Amino acid sequence: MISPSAEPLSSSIRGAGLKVTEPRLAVLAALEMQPHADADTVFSQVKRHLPGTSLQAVYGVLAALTAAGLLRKIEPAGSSARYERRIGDNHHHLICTDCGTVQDVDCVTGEAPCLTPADTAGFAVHTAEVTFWGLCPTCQTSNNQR
Amino acid sequence: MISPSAEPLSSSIRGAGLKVTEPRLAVLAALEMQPHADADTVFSQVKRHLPGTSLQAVYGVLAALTAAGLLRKIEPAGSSARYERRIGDNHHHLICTDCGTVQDVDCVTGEAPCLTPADTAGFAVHTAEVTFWGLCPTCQTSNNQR
DNA sequence: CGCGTTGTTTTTAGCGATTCAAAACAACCA
DNA sequence: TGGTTGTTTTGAATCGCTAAAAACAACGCG
Repeated sequence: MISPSAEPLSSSIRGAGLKVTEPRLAVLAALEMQPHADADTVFSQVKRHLPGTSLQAVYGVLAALTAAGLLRKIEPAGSSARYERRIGDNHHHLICTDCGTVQDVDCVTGEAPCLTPADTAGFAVHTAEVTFWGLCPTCQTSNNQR
Repeated sequence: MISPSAEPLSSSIRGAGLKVTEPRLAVLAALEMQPHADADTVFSQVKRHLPGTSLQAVYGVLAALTAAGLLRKIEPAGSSARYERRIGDNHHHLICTDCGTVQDVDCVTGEAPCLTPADTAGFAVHTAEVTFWGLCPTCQTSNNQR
């Protein structure tokens, strides 16, 4: 057991038909603390509690949990893949062009207007992804200082 | 001179304050023929006319032209960066989850509704990017054959 | 409660896409 | 035409991630 909050984590893993292991619990716990973390960030977080864990294990866990639907993987242009536990709702992201920080955005103005392109060109569309790019509050002020 | 259509290409490069060179003309010409090509595809196209060109030169040209605003770079999750000459209008993309084919999509239903998130969380948003994921016509039929 | 099966993690390599740095080179202005 | 400055070549390195095989541990069954 890794912490008192590990119990609900265990059942979600088990519920997905996966074996419950320390690395998996630790990865979920890490993403609870730091949403939108990349593999390396998760890795350093996990290492604190499970020093023997390898980076490859983290990659494996992230892939397994993503395939199982427990995690959502986002791949912003220009940075490494990030993962989040918030799944199932279709929310979008606000990403800082300077520092890469990711913020969740509850769906856009006027409901889900972006879910259908004007002309699908014969594609069977199954997902619409919206990403807003801009400067986060922190980078706005540090840019002003220049 | 690389072809009769090289003239307008030259002036667009010059107009951006860049020196006009054969590799640059060839890259623009290649993207005229194959929109949404990646660096490697552009490279093999360019090599036909300019056999001495290096892949790194292509990367350099793509970066320079993108920085100059003559090219737009798109980085779909799971595939290498692609480039297109169509810039300035805000159009979006339809990408095949199977083969990675990219299609342009003129803005979504009801004008530009996606340009403003409900809550910007203090970000100074400057761009909204919409990507539709689905199966292209070709991949739909080949999937049915399985 | 322990054992075996099956799924996980470790270890060790490897690969593709892209970037970096220095030297050779060419476009363009005066 | 000559310099200056920006480009391309050449050669190598980096980053993020995937692959493969062997060691290992979770979980269901007896």
